[in-house]
Amino acid sequence: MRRVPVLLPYPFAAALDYAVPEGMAANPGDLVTVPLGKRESLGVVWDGAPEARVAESLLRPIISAAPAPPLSVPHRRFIDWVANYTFSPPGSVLAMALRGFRGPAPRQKPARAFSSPDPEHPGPLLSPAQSEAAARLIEAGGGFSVTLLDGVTGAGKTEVYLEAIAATLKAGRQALVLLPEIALSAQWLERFERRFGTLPALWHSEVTPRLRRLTWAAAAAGEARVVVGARSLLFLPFASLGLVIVDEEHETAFKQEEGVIYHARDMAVVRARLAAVPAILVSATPSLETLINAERGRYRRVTLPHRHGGARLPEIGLVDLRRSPPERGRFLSLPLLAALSETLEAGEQALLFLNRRGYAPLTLCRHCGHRLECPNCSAWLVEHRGAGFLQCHHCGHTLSPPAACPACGEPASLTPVGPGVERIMEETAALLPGARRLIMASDTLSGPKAAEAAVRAITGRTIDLIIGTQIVAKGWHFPHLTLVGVVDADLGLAGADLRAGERTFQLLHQVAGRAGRAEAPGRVLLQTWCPEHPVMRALASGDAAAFMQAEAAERRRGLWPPFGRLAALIVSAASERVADDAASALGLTAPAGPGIAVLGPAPAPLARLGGRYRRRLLLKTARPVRPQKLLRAWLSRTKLSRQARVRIDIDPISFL
DNA sequence: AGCACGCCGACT
DNA sequence: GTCGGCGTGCTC
Repeated sequence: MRRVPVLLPYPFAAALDYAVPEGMAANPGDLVTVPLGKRESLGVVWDGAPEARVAESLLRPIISAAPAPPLSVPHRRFIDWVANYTFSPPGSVLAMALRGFRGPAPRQKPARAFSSPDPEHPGPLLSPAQSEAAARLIEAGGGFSVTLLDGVTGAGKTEVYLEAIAATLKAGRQALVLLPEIALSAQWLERFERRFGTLPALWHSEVTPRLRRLTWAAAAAGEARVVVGARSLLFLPFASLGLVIVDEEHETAFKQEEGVIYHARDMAVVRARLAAVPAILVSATPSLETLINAERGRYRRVTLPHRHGGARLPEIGLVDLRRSPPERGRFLSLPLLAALSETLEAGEQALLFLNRRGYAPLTLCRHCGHRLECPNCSAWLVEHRGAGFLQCHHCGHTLSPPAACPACGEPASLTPVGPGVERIMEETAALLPGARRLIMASDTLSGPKAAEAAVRAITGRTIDLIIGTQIVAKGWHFPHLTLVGVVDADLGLAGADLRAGERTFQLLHQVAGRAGRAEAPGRVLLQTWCPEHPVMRALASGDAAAFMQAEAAERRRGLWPPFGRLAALIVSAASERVADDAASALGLTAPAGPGIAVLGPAPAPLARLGGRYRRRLLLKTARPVRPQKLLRAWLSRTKLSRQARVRIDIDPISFL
C-alpha cells in the first residue's frame, strides 16, 4: 500500500497521511477528496515523505481525484513559503488557494466566459517617455526580476505596464495584477479595455461564488489570460504565470491583518521569484522598503519624471492654522474657503480630503466630561449622523444617539467634537450652498458599482465638490479637478507608528496628485498646525527624495525596517489577568543575543478590542537574523494559559 | 474549520 | 431528573 501526505485546507499543524487506492496516481499537486472524521474534505497531495505518525492499519484511503489541474510546483512551494514566513499552518494558506474551487467543475467551458485580451489591439498612443519606459520593462526578460516603476502622479504609469502585459500575452503566458482597492478597479478596467479591447478577469471578495468558480478554473486552465484583483489573488492557481504586477505598491491595504497575516506586495515578489517570472512594483510614492531595494541594486528602476500630455504637477501650499484659524466650531480656514469659491466659480471641481469617516470622532458631555466609548474596545464611538447612529470603527458596535448623558443624566448635553467628512459636508453646505457635493468614503463607496457611479458623476461634471477619506487618494483620474484641500494634514502624524511620517507623506502626496491632471493647472492647500514639520516641508517643496533619505537615515540609526526586522506578538484573553500573565510569561522567556531585542510587554494601543484584553511584545532583530526560528523556540519554551491567544504578525504595519 | 465529548444552569 | 451552553481536543 502506498502512503502519501495530503494537505487539507484547515489550520492543522501538518499534512495528514492517506493510503492511495489501487490504480490511483495521487501525484504531488493532485486535488483529491479524502475522508476526515465523519466528513469528506478536499485536499492536495503534498510533497516530501509522508510523516508516518500513524500506523498503516489506521490509514484511510483517498476517496477520489478532484476534477482540477494539479497545483504546480512553484505554487506549492509558494504555499509552503508563505506558511513558513508568516508563521501560519500550511493548511490555512492552502485554504486561500482553494477558495474558488468548490464542488463539481463548472459545466460550461470557462473559455467562453473569458475573452482573450488582444495585445495587437490599437490602444492609446504612448508618449516617447512612456514608450521608452515600456521598452525597459520588457527588456528585463521573462525570468525573475523586480522592477520599480515610479514617476510622478499622472505620468501614465498604467499604460506603460500594460505594455509589459502585452509582451507577456504575446509570449503566451498569464499576468496577475494586484490593486489595493477594488473600488479603484472601475477606472482601471476602462484603461485596460482601451488597450486590449476586452476586460480582464476580476478576483475580489465581491465576485459572486459562481463567477469565482469559473475564474478559478479559467486561471488554472490558462484560459483567463489576465487576472486583476485584491491581495488574495496571489494564491490563485495559474497554468502559466508570466508576470506579476503590484500597482500602488506603497499602499498599506496590501497588508492582510486577519487569519494568515501577510503583506501582499512582499509575497507577490516571492511568488514571482518561485515562478521565475518578472515582478513590477508601481507607485508614485514608493515605500521605503522598495526604494532601499532599488538603491541596493536588488530591484531595477524605471522612472517617468513628467506628467503625461504636458500636464503640470500642482502647486502645493500650506495654510498655517495658527495664523489663519477657522471660525469657532468650523474646520475650513479663510484661505481654503476662498480657493474653493474661486475654483467652483470657474466651473472647475474641488476635492476636500479628511481621513475620517462619519460626522464626529468623539461625543462629549458638556456637563460632566463623559466620552461615549465602545463597551468592547478602548475606542471612542464615532457619530454617523446620516445613518443615525454612533459606531465603533473597530468592532462595529452601534448605539442610538442618547438623549441624555449616560454618566450624569444631564439632558441634551452631548456634543460632537472634531470633524469627519459628514461634518465637512455640512460646513460646505452652509458656506458654499450652490456646490453639488459627494462624499467618497469606504462606507459610501462599498463595491465597484457604487464606485463606478461616483466616477461617472464626477467625470460627467454633475458633482462640483468631493469630500473624501483616504479612498480618494488611490489613482483616480478626474480631469476637471483643479483644487485639493486637505482639512487636517497633521492627522496621521499622531501616535507611535514608525511609519507615520512616511505614510502621511505618501497619502497627502497622492491626494495632491488628484489635482490638475489635464490642461487646467492644479492647486493644493494643506491646513496644518505645524508647517515646519519635515513632512509638510517635503510636500510643499516637492522634494520626496530628500524626505525619504532623511527617513531612511533615521530608520537605519534605530535598526528599524527595512534595516532590521520586526515581529509583533499580540497576546489577548477575555480576562485582563490572563492576558497580563501570558504577556509577562513571554517577557520572561524572551530570546536574547547579538542583534536581538524584545520590546514590551505593554498594553496594546487598543488595549481592549472586541471584548478581549490585549498586550503586545515586539521582537526586533538585525537584518541577518530571521525572527521565525527565534519565535518558534520562544513559543515552545513558554507555558501559556489555554485561555490566552498569541497572534504573530511578521513585518507588522499596524501597531494597534 | 467542523464535529464530538464533557461538565454546569433552566426547563418539561 | 434532562436539554443544552460552548470550552477543549481531534481529525491520517
